[in-house]
Amino acid sequence: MPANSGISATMTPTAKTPRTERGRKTLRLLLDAAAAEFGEKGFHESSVVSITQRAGVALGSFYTYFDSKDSLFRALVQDMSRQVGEVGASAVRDVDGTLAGEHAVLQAFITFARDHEELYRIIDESEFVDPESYHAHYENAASRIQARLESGAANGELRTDVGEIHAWALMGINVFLGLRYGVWSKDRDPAEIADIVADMLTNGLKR
Amino acid sequence: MPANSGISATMTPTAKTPRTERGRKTLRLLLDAAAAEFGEKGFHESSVVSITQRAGVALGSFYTYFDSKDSLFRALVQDMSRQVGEVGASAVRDVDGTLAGEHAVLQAFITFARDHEELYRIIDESEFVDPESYHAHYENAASRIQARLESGAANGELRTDVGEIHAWALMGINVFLGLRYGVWSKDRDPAEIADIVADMLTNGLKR
Amino acid sequence: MPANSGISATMTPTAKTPRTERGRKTLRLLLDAAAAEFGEKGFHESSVVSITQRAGVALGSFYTYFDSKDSLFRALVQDMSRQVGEVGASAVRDVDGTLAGEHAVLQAFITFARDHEELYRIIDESEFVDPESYHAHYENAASRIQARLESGAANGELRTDVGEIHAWALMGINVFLGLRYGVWSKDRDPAEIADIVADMLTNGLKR
Amino acid sequence: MPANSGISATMTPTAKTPRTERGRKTLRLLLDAAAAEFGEKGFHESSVVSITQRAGVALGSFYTYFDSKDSLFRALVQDMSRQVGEVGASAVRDVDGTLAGEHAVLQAFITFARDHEELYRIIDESEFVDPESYHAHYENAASRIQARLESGAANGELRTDVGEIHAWALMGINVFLGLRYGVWSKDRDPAEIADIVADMLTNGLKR
DNA sequence: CATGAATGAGAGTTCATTCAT
DNA sequence: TATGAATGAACTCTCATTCAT
Repeated sequence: MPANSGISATMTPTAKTPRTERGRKTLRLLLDAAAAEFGEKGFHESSVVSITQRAGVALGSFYTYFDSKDSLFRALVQDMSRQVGEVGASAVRDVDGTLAGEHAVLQAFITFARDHEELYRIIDESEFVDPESYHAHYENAASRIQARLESGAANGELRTDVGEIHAWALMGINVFLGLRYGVWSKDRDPAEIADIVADMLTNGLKR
Repeated sequence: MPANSGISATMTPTAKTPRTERGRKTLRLLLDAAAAEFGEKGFHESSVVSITQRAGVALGSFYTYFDSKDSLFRALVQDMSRQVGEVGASAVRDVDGTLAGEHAVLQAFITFARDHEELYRIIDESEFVDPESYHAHYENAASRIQARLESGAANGELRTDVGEIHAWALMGINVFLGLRYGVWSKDRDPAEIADIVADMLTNGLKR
Repeated sequence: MPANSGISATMTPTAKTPRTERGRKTLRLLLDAAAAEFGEKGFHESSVVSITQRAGVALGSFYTYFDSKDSLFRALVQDMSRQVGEVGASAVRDVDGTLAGEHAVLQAFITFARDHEELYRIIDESEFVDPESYHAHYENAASRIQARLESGAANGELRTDVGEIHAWALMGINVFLGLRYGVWSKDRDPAEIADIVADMLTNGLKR
Repeated sequence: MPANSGISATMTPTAKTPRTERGRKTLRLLLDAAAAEFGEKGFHESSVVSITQRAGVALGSFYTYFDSKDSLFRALVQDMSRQVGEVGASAVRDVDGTLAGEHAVLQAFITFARDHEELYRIIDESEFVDPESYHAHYENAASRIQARLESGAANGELRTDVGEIHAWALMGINVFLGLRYGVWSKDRDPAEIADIVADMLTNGLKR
């Protein structure tokens, strides 16, 4: 686990912003430890003590930086959600509104899942810890996909009837292939997977 | 919540099989209450007390029929998983190995999700309560889909290169569309959704 | 474990005396099962269910014959206590008030412990379950020993200053040798043990 | 009950060693309360709540220092057992291997029982809570006595045939006289009791 | 800012006892 | 008499959170 394991630097889930260098370091240790614990064991199996122990700081320090265990989790979910959006956005920078764009997104998504398994799982668990974030995350993701598809329709690349259902279908594909080939086992090349899916979305499944 | 809310009659998650009519009734009340609670609030927010209160029986009665809160949850997951498999199997009875078959499955799946929201959510939560069941469920589901696709390839209906990746992609579509249009909101007709997806899988997304 | 494992036939610890043959059999099964369970696992680890299961009768039948788990235990302790008294009394029938009498008692006691380990342990546990029985048991036993010693003094066999302290000392010897060579391991012959102790009480330990 | 009621200072039954003065105080309060409760009411009648209430600390504090109710009890048994051994060892320092030594041990033992009734009872209860400790305690005690007797035989003071049986007999005497005259009632002087027993072991019981 | 002892509400589970059948 | 389902008080243990040092 690298020092900064995917928790973005701009995140501000803290109750208190550190004013000293030592404080910044403690906060960083806690964030990384929390993401790792939540990702490995889930929210309810991760205790505040276990997080502080993994971080190597005292129990009390947790509450110097966070209001509660819940609020930290919520912040992590939101940060993760934002990052996923950015992954998609940057992947399509040059090929937005095309199937090549979706190909790039899927590939980037699987790669991201590989590198941030623990964050990936955190989203999943948020359904029961923080249902609002959970809802919002998927609604936003679907909206972004739908927007891309519609811009593709507008620019003549894609069919004109693409809509919400197509977006959710693509999201389902991304999420499950990310889970299966990014988290559970990494036995296939992300590019190859994206090729196959893109081909399916181009030529269909019929002989 | 109907008296029999989707927990199959053949389920045997019990530590003890009731021998009297009253016992059978109590067990039924507990199973329904548990499924409802777990589905609404998740495993960790559902206490055994809350389940027995919802069921209208005494706390101790829970342990007359179940070994533990965990074991009941696991049994519910397995039962749910089995039912989902059966939903798919019966949906393709006459059109196995074809895109029409997958069309039927998706439609059946969304309908099932509509009728059993709480069970639907239970699977999701199992990732952190019972990771093995979670894994097994999705691996099995993907295997079943892949088998259908391969039989479609064998009978000349589908392309010959269908495989695991296509199966997981279809599963992702099913699961997310079931979630979005079966659980979160029911604003679209399952048949219409299945039409659109089948069309996407037939003609692709390109103009 | 024989059908009648040491619980005396005249015992009347029951809340209800059986009126039918079937009732007598059920009571017998429960008494034997209870003595065995208490002796093996102790009072607190022996549940009423486990006793009825070992007895092969329904849970509810327990309360047909006993007022409570406690009252049964107390009755067993008293019965055991009485039996121990009888063992001593019958052992000295022909040699009361002599060292040969105490020799016979020790031998009989070790033999009794061998045959009724479970009852032996029940007395021990009674200290915290039923302190009164515990007290009474040892006070009575000491009194009986003291009476024997005093009759020995009266008939010229034993020294004239024997008293309570000697009685308790002899009881300690009996109990611990019963425990060590009757219950924990049976690697020495009761007669041989009694010989050695009698010799010690006759000639002392000095060279 | 004095502040330090016999729980030795070197005891380390704790899951966590306190690092502050307040912590040491809390631990001390808990140890004393636990020994008192266990001694008075026995293991099963002593709840963790009752122990913390007697100690005047919050329930949760118990688990700051102990892993479980069981582990504390086991630690108390071991500590008590060790102390009893030390009592005997220091009593014979100058008269080892003689009857005068055994006289000193018995006297010390009764005195110890007077001062630590509650610890005395704890050993007894350990038979059903922690049978291994129970066994080990008495086996060790007997071994120590036997070793003393054999050294007495070696130095010409005692008869040459002393062995295990004599050791267990002496242990029985010590334990029962400690119970009767140290715990149940204190109506006799320990020195006087030891005199009478030593006389019995010297001159026997015959006239 | 860091520390770790203290707190107590709340959870899962057991089991003696009751009672309708 | 026998049965076994139902009951709920009581128990051990966890852990998020507070706060004095």
